[in-house]
Amino acid sequence: MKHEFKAIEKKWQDKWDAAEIFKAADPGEKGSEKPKFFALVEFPYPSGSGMHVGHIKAYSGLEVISRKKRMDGYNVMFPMGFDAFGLPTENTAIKTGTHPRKVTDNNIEKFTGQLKRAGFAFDWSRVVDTTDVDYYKWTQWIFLKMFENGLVFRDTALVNYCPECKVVLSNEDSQGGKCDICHSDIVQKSKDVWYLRITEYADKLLTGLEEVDYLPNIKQQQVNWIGKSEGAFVNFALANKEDKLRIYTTRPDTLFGVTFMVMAPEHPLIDKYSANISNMAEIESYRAECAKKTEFERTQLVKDKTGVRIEGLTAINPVNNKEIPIYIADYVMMGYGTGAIMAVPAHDSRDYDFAKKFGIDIIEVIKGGNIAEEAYTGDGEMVNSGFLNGFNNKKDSIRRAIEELEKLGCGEGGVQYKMKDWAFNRQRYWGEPIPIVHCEKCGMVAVPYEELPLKLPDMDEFAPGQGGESPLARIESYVNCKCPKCGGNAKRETDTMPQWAGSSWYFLRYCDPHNNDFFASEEKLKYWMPVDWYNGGMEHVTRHMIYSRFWYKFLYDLGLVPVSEPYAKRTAQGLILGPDGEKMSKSRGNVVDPNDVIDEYGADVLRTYILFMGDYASAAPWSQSSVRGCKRFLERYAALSDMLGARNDKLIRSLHKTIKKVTNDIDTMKFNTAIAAMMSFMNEIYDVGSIDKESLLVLTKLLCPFAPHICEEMWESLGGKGFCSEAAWPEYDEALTVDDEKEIAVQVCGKLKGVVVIPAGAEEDTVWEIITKNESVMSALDGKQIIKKIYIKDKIFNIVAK
RNA sequence: GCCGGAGUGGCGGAAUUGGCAGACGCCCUGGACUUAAAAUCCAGUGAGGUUAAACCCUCGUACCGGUUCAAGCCCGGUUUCCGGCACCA
Repeated sequence: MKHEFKAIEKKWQDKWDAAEIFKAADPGEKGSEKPKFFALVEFPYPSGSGMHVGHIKAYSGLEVISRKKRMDGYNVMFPMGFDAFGLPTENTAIKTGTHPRKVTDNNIEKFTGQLKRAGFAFDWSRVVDTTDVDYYKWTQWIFLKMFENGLVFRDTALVNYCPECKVVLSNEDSQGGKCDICHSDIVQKSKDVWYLRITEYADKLLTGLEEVDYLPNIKQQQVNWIGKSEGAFVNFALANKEDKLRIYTTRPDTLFGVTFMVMAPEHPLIDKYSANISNMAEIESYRAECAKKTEFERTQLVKDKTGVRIEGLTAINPVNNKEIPIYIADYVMMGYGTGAIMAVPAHDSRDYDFAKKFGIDIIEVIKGGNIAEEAYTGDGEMVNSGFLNGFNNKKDSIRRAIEELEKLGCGEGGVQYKMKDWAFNRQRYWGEPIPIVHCEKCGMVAVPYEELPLKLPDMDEFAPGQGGESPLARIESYVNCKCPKCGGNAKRETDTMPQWAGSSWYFLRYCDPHNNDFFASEEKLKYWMPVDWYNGGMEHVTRHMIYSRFWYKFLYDLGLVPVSEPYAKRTAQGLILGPDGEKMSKSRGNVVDPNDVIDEYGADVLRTYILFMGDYASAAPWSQSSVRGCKRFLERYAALSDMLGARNDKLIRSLHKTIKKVTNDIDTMKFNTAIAAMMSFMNEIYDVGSIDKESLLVLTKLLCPFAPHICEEMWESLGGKGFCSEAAWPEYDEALTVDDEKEIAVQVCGKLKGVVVIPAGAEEDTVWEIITKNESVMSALDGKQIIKKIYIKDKIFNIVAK
């Protein structure tokens, strides 16, 4: 048999389609009595340039695992969909004058074609498209539920604004001071912003991680993102004023080392007491300077401390009643903690830099460092600290300090998170309309549930308005409406949701994609959830995964989903780099198009190579000549059909070892070594010169998840029953995977001196007897005195001699 | 700066978790087949040395040191690269 991929790949794809063998059985349907396995990959954004090989890698991992699970007897759901709202589509629409709906449909068609050509075993009856009204109706519905439950709020805030895209970006979308989409500089702008109160779920998102099986680095990133810190809130009285200055600190035990206070430039108490502040003009000019800086400049570039002393306001240290000066400085952020800090220069490097620059006292309260040189942030004995003196353990001294603060009534223990609330609106056309109306009398009013979906109105001109208005604001018939509460005149919200919205719950829709009455039925959710295995890119481990866990946990609290965490297990694939070892990008011109590879070598070769190129979780550069190595492998495999012969005991043993290796390796995503094991086995077949039909059928099943088309063809030509893709996964006989004879290394003083063949499991005496007959070992021992013999059963024999 | 991960031949990468370092593949070299080339098949392929040939010797898993009969793997330190977070109090 020859590997004529052009003829066979389409043929088998059509046969699979016609027989619907990858269609998952819903509860009650035939097949649902099997154990379920819900394999999820991150659905793509259907861009105009089509898929690249990275997409293929992202899906190939669970493709192989779910194909094997099917052969293991599971009812597998491996769905696919499209996360299709978003800026690039809208920009194409603006540039080409094509409606985003049309652009999206074209791109989805292109992606679907490519996915089918790769032979992926997706259940195509469950395709989800986030831009479909029947889908985004439920995105809006969940939003309204959040609104109803107080998780949606609106606030005027300084926002990250991209002047190029004319859109407000979340902190996450504007990392490094550059727009995530067009990479131009972000500026700060005051705007009305819709927020989702994700911080309300910070603790649940953190503790929920204990229940799930994510790769350790993935878990760690989420923990860092949530950024929980434990400490205390302390209220410092302002001298001769009623108000208290409230601060947050992780080291309340350093209270005796406080020599100044710092407020963020935007702190409201400054305005309140402006009349008492004698240098208000100086402060105002400093504030104006800070407002000009972007968040990027404030946090990245300006490591040099700046600030201004507030003349006329001082604070009183609650533990020793000392009067201490207050500064404003932009190294303190309004957005974290209380927007003010107590500064302990001896034990915080930022406070230390500031104190040095402004000539403020530095009081040591923890022994162990040299505070004349730098801040000491380590542990040590407490000194100069009144009731805390003598403590030499951070934990104890903090506990004692909080106790005292609570007794004095000027503070309490508390927790802070780095995670911020989620800015949830965009001034763009191609997104889910936010289903809220603004009524002159009633304020913000939810669109009634029965009026959903609130459809995106049709229009021709999608460019955002001047000043970053949503294009929807130009459609008067859309904007002007009646208040659902009072019936009076009202205006519709014209902002749309961010792209993260639709991807926050898509996996739920897969469970019941055609349901018109609910986002998914209780019965089906109960059957399918949680996702058993979710694989995707590292870049989505924080934003998308945290957002979607938040939505899911909210639905769980409403009793609408069955288990507390959506994803039981999460892994991530590594990037495919260009042949030059650099990240693939259009500008570098090093992008490999999967279509080209399929045209030349076929989908089986592409899939096999992508999984063979290296560790699945690591980045690896593309190598066209290595692709040819996989082509050779599959051609040699195809030729086995002309090498049928008698059963060979040695090959049978190797076969069972191979089954064991491939089975274990697939389950742990070590696809590269699984393929290597099959290559080795095939090399042995070529050494022997023939293979029995039964063994070849087994090898065909092992290879099927990787290269399904050629395996179906082989299966058919050997007279296998039904589809190879539905055949039972081979089992191995443990006894046959163990050799009766072992080759073990013999060392003298740790150096290899010979190799001997021993019966498996032999005792030391037996082995030693065999070794004494080995010339090279014995000559190495010649004239030496044996001090010690170390024998590790079936592995190694080391002789220590002098 | 902090938190993760990594550093192994000419290249991509293996190594049962402390037990023969370099599986498998690529590249390259030689041979067979061919008028020739491609393809295919067979053989060789970490470096250096002794040698007629080696199945002999030495070195070798980023660097320095340690533990051990035995270290790519464990411990202490250094360094480089990748990913994430970052004036987070």
